[in-house]
Amino acid sequence: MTDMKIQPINAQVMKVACSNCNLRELCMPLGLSVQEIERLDEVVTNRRKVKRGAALFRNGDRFNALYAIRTGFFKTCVAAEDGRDQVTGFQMAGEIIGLDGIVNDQHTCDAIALEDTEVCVMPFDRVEELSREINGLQRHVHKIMSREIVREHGVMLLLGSMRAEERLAAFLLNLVQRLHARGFSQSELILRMTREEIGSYLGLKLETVSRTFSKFVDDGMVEVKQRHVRIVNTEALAALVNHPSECQ
Amino acid sequence: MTDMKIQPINAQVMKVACSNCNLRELCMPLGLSVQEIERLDEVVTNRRKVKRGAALFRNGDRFNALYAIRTGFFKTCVAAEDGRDQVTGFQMAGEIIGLDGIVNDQHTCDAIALEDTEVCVMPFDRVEELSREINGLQRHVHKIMSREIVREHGVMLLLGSMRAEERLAAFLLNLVQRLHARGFSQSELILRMTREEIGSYLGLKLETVSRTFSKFVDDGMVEVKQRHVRIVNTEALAALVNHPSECQ
DNA sequence: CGACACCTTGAAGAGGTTCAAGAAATGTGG
DNA sequence: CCACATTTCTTGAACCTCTTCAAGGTGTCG
Repeated sequence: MTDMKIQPINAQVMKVACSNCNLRELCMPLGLSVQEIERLDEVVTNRRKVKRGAALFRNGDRFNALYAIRTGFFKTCVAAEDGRDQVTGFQMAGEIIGLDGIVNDQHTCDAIALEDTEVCVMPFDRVEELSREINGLQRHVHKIMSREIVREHGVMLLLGSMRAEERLAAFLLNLVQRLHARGFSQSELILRMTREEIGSYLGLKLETVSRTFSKFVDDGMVEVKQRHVRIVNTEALAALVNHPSECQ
Repeated sequence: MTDMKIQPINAQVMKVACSNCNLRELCMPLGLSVQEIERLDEVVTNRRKVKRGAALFRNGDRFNALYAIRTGFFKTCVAAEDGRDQVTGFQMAGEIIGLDGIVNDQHTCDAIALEDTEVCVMPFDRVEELSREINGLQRHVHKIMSREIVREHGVMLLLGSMRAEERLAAFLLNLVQRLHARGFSQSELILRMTREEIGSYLGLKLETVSRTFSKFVDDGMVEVKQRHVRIVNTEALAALVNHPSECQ
């Protein structure tokens, strides 16, 4: 009986605390001491749920906060004046979203939920405040931004110099590797995005993405059933990315 | 006579001080008070000259410092395992280089001088230290990193969705706009990089870059004599980037 | 002045796109 | 729970853009 009164309170506490979040090894608290993580809890003022298809923020929205993804999958995309747009990334649990807004105090891309999601809202003023006090947090914030820069370098390499098969292979390996770091399978994944969104990210048309999937299936490298993908031959995919000349 | 003794000393002081740098409106001191800029001078421990063709840092080098470009032009490029590489950016005076190194304490790209250059070395530990004390500097460092993220989004849009002419037009307009912010002409520029380097940046082969330049000349939009480029019709170039459908 | 790097241009070819049609999955309302 | 509408995915064929290969021209630097 007493348990029943206490438990909900504990559950509540656990729910909003970085200290107890199972993503703390991937997310904001990485590298901080127990005491420091407790202070980080003050920063994460609240949570926000974003339904599939809805926007966490949009191009032009005022920038207030960074968001740590708790559950679910996002895409970010930028739009050109003429309407064409480009997916700039797919983000999953533990990743930080919203860094684009810092420079001009307003967001320059849309963040759209690809499934029902929940994020931790971290008002940026408070992140900066706490960064001044906790060196480890300051360094970590810098690392998060630097990591994003390096990730984008990789995408530029992909878009600038790889062919369709190499791009899709790199994409699949990257996805599965990040999922694996979150405790999912090394070889199986469910795509949360359409062929068109994959194509936008990879600089290809959706038909090319579809055809390339079919070719991978023909070659026995993956099994594909709609959005369910199973990687049968990781090495072959990796070879495609790293030594494209050897596997034509 | 006394002047002759004093002047070199002043010159020396002026030479190493952000306070007196004519790039302070573009570079690290942006938005800081006079007193704060004087403290920034402590961070910029020394200068480094990098000759044309030489590297400021290379992929794998330990990361210690950020660099503010004082004079000259750099390219940064990442390399894939198989040797192909991708130019990820061209940097000019007042821009900060080296952000890629923060995340793993080592650089992940090469920074190569495209002409004889000089940079201000800013040990990152000291940048972080001073950021904790000067809120404006902290914010500015965050903005610099965010700006780089946003710039790369733009490159991804370019690489992912534009055709050769649009890419080259966007490239030229971007270059000339940045040069103009530094007091150079709005319409004339000298390319510090080869057609091959432009091509690498834009995801095109050097022949395509050359052909596209020739087409722009035929269309009366620019005049090109080797690396000397004069933009005759800015609007037409801009229209090419923003409304590609209307100008085929 | 000669060697070398860089640039231009042509012609043929490949990779990806476009357009089109149909199949499979998903969601919706009765 | 099923039928229908909608979205998503696959596949084919023609086309187009960019690449590749090749040769010659131009500029630059020791």
